[in-house]
Amino acid sequence: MTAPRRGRPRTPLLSRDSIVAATLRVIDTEGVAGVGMRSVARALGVDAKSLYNHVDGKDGLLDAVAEHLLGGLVLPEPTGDAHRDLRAIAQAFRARALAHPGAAPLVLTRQLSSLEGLAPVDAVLKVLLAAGAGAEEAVHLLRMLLATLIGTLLREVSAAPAFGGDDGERREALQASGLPAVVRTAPHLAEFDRDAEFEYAVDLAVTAVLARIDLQAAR
Amino acid sequence: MTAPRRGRPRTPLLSRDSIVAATLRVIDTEGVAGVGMRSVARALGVDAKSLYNHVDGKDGLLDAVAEHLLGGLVLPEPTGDAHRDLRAIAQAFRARALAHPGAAPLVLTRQLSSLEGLAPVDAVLKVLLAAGAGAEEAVHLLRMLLATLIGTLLREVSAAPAFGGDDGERREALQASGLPAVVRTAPHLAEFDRDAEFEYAVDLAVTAVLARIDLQAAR
DNA sequence: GAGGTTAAACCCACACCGTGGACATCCGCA
DNA sequence: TGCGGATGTCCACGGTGTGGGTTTAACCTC
Repeated sequence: MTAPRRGRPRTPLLSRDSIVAATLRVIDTEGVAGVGMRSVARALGVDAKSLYNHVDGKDGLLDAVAEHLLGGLVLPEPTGDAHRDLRAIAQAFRARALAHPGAAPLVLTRQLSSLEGLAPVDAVLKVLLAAGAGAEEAVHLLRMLLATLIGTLLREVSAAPAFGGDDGERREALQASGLPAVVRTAPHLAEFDRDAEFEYAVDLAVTAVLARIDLQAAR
Repeated sequence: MTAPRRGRPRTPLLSRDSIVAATLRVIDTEGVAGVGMRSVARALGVDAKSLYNHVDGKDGLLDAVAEHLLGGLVLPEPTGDAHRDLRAIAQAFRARALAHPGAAPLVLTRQLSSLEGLAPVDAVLKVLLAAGAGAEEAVHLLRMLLATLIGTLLREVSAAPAFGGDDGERREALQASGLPAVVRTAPHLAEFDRDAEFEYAVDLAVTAVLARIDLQAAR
């Protein structure tokens, strides 16, 4: 029988990256709720406390995951067409956020304080400035775009099977609820095409932003 | 010595409402992370397991809180001016969500399956339909508005003290980071007026939505 | 080479968490 | 009168994040 590993190994078994990777593996299989120092450590065949040498606590671990995900975002080449470029950035962001659906809330919810995550922000600002926005306005518009992006993606990952549908009982309750507009639009409320919904929201937000820039420029 | 209270009391000590109220109290003083069956029960001078008679588990408890908050939303009287009405609804929603800032993530994040929360949805849809939107388009626009609203409020409640500012070291790192647009707009990125930011985002989203409706109507 | 320093991994232990199960008690209704 | 169900209590279990101390092996300096 071999004695259990103890002491400093010849080459470190763990690294920040390997831990993040393992965490992502746990998230993909058990969801974000299944993440814990112990479960991640188990996935690495290692003691839980060892993780603390590379990551500070569970919260730090989750931050690291979010950072890693955002850091892996590859920005599309700008084409000069503001509308097209903003949409492309949004799509890249979405692809990255949904690569690990379970981890999406982390990316969308935690605001990270590292500099690595600022690349996409810079890219968006660049487009806005080039389109003629002033510095201050560009920041407001950036925030607005980010808000719709995050809001849309948040809804997308937690997409309930959508209420209504063919559920008879539910339907009756709705009819009696005194919410006429909801009743009238119920069939459309019940369906939710993720891709189409995303496209619609982003397109609307981007056109609104660019229109606002033109308006201000013509002031 | 008095024997400890046991058995069914003459009049129930607990109720769903009193539990929700106590939970809100805990959230206000200790944040949402401080919420637990035990802490809430302690706030009521009661055993933890007793809560299970009125609420199903911690998750159900949190849902109940979110429901209660949304349920207390008072919708403004419609004036007939679509722009004004949509903004008013958004403001009412915001006021309700920020009444207990610690609980805001609950309201914004959990999608509740009860019918009670649909009143604001109905109100928004009503305005959109009256403004000339088709049923399907109204739903898309509703979702877009909701996304910006939620995204904006989510940022607002977790508003980091904003990076940049007068932090010299941070500033230098930024300069060297090869993010010119961020550097250029840094002073504005550093400041964040919650009210103004909200107004800006909502106004932009609402105008965009109404413009889209007009555009489609003129098709 | 010898000796000290230090990083990385280990185990033990604590306080806390959500909750399942088994009581005790009282109310309302038959 | 009696009895069923609602309500609140206690005990207990497995699981969590993490503080502290320990052990080992690799590195750095003489």
